[in-house]
Amino acid sequence: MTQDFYPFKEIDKKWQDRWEKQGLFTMDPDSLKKKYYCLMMFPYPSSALHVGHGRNYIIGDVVARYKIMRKFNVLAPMGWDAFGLPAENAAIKSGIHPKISTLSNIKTMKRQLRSWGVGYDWERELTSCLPDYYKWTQWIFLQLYKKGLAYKKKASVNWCPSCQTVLANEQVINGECERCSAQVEARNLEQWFLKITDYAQRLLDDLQILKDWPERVKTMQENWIGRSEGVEINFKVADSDINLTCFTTRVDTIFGATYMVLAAEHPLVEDLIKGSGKEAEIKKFITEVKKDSAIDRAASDIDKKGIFTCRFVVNPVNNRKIPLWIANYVVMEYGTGAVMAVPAHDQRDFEFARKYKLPIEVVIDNPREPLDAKDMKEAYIENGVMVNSGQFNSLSNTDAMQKIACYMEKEGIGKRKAHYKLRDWLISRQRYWGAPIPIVYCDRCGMQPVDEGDLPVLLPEKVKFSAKGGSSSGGKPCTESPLKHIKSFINAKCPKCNNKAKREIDTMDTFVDSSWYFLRYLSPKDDKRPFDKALVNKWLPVDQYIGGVEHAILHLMYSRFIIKVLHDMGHVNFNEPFARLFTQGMIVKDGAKMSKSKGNTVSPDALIAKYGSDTVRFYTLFIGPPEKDAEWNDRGAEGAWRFLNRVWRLVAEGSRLKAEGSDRSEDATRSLKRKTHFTIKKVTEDIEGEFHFNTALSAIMELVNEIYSYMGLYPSVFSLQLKEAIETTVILLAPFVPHIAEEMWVRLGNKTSIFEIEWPGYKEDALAQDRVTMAVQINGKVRTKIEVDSAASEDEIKKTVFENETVNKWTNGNPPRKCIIVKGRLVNLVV
RNA sequence: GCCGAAGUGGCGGAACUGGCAUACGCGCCGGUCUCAAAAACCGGUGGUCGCAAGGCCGUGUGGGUUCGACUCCCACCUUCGGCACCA
Repeated sequence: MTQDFYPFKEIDKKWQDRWEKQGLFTMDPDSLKKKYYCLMMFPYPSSALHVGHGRNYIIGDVVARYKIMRKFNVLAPMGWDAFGLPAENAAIKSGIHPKISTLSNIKTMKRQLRSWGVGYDWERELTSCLPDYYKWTQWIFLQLYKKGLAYKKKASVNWCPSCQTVLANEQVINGECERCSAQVEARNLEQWFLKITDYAQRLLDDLQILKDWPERVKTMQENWIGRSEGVEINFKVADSDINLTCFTTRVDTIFGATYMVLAAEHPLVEDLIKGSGKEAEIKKFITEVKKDSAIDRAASDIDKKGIFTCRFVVNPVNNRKIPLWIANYVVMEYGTGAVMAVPAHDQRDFEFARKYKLPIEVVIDNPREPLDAKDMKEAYIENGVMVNSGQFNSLSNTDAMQKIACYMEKEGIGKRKAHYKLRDWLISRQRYWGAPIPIVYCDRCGMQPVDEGDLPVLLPEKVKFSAKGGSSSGGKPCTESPLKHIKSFINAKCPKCNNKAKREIDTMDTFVDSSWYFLRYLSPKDDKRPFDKALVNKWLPVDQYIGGVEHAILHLMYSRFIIKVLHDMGHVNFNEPFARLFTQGMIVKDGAKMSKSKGNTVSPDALIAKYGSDTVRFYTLFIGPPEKDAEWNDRGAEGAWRFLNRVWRLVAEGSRLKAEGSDRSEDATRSLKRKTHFTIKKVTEDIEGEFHFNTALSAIMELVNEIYSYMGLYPSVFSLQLKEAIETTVILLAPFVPHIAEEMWVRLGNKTSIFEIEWPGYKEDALAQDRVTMAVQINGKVRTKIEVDSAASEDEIKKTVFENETVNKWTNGNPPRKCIIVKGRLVNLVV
């Protein structure tokens, strides 16, 4: 006989076709069932998927299928985050138009998703680079513009010389472009921003609502928003009308401020140094700092340097005149760009003061060991007792912090304020493959938004991608948007006066596209509105969002922001887009993230051809807890293959025995029933809980092992309990390995799809045991085991223990000093 | 420096609320079947001492709490992720 492997080739295809035909994943808008919106982050259409990508979709598919079996009305849509640089860069190299390569990639990925057996409601597919979608991305922009939340300003921005575009702060990692790792430069450019900073506090506060988000993601957003509380203090510049405002979180140290520092970029610097006599020297210094800062501020430990402005400011609490400096360690982007320096209690100020021989004055003393400014090796930043601080002396500094703030507010010297690290979101890109920003510039009326009725502003298709030669030659990206040279695009009419005007040539960051796509899935073909308000209010927030942790800050915060804006404008009635978030870990190979450039990707295609879709799914889910990174090992996939065949043979055997079903009651049968119900409980809890599919699958494997032992004990007996065990195995496997489960279900004599039946519940009384094994410890070490009635009283247990030979050997028959009994688990004797 | 996660066999990993450490799988070893191999099935598999019964050690390190600690507390080491002259 030839070895019977299960015929995955036919089975996979058969059921994939069937699900599509039956519309298993088609959401029914009229259903009365409870809704469940299960969303996976839509992918960027790169050339092909590897098994690491698969993890995301397979996890989502398990959840969707489980919820279908739980009789929810499930919405599981899919789309394509299809604008972006890689396609354009490919076009520069190969000459293939981004639209063509993107749409062709989408085709490949769709085939791959299907081959994993991952199901979606494809009727709702959306593609962000097509006009029927980006029309509404432009609409979103116009809403923000209307509210004053989209604005253009000249600012020092991050410029990637290799990608030839500006980047958002969130896209700069250690001073490098997150995409190409080129060193980012600072450039002063006029750019479009979205005013996410207006929402900083709400984005921070509402993290608390997000109970079902991973703590680490919330922490990352918290850090990124970077709120700190302090006081803004006004310092008057001596012999001048100029006031300088500085921000401090340590107002308790104000009496120890011995100088003040401005950032080189501070707008008042020029006025202040006028007539100082050292103007040229100071200007030279400023130019130097600005040049350095672009490159080195990302690298942490650059030398502190500064220059005296020849000016003094007055400390408002004691009217003392202190020198005003400019230094490279103060940045304009945070706070007010002006800092009161307290060298005794701030390490940076301390280093600077030592270098430039500026005075150091202790105002918070160490209660254990009094400080002496002359001997200090570093700043004292701990808590302590106020000294040299006028009426606040001898208070604890934490008390003083409150009292000084109150005093300042009363006297009008300062004001309590919170500052944030979060910067506005820079959304313009000087590249072609993105949604055009719907703005025109009219000589007469100035900057004007395009009328909503005139959307979309179409992205022209015929363009030159590279700087030299025609569209097909390889080369470097143009130094300006390719759109600049397309007359038919550039020339527009002013929406206000109908005269000639020029279009904005920047396109939008792709993160704008992805910040609202989950709304569009509810009415993807609607050409009248971006989304259907009623439907969206019914279906959102998303019940379960699944994606990579790399989006913890970017995409997830931008989406939260956009939803809050839409909420405030009355377009939606919910405040947060994603109720529950799951971030899966990466799959690594040879210790490194899978990537084409490292050549360590594993393609699912070959594996699926060899073992079928379910084997790849099983191994991907079994590899480890899905929120953690995991190492891929082809051998492990073989184990999954072996197991599925093992179940396949079990079902074949089961259906052969079927006719003789009888109710039996010997120990092994009762134990099988217990195991069956225990497994239902375990698998259900693992799915409902933290998605620990690895342990759910181990539990099913244990059940299968027990079924095999049982069949070894009673060959050719088909008890009702065995029938139940086999059927349960198949049902529990269905969300994980749907093709083989469907097929086995049919072969067990069932007529309907396994996804039409209801997920089983377990019977509490089936879990009960008559006899239990208890470990017996002597002084905390397990020495033997006893078996007792599960209802046995403590006295009965003790009796059994003291009759035990091994116990007597260890106790020499002496009574124990103490005897701890944990029912059903163990006995510990202390002797 | 700050914030967060983690450290368990040869490997991926499991362990409820403080209660039998290493479930499940991979690998390896032995056996059954076979002319043989593959597949499958059965059994073994933390280290160490011992012929054996059995003993001792063992969840990053060092302490502590407890009848009992992978789990709780204190101090530290290492790895990974995020933030960072942020005032």
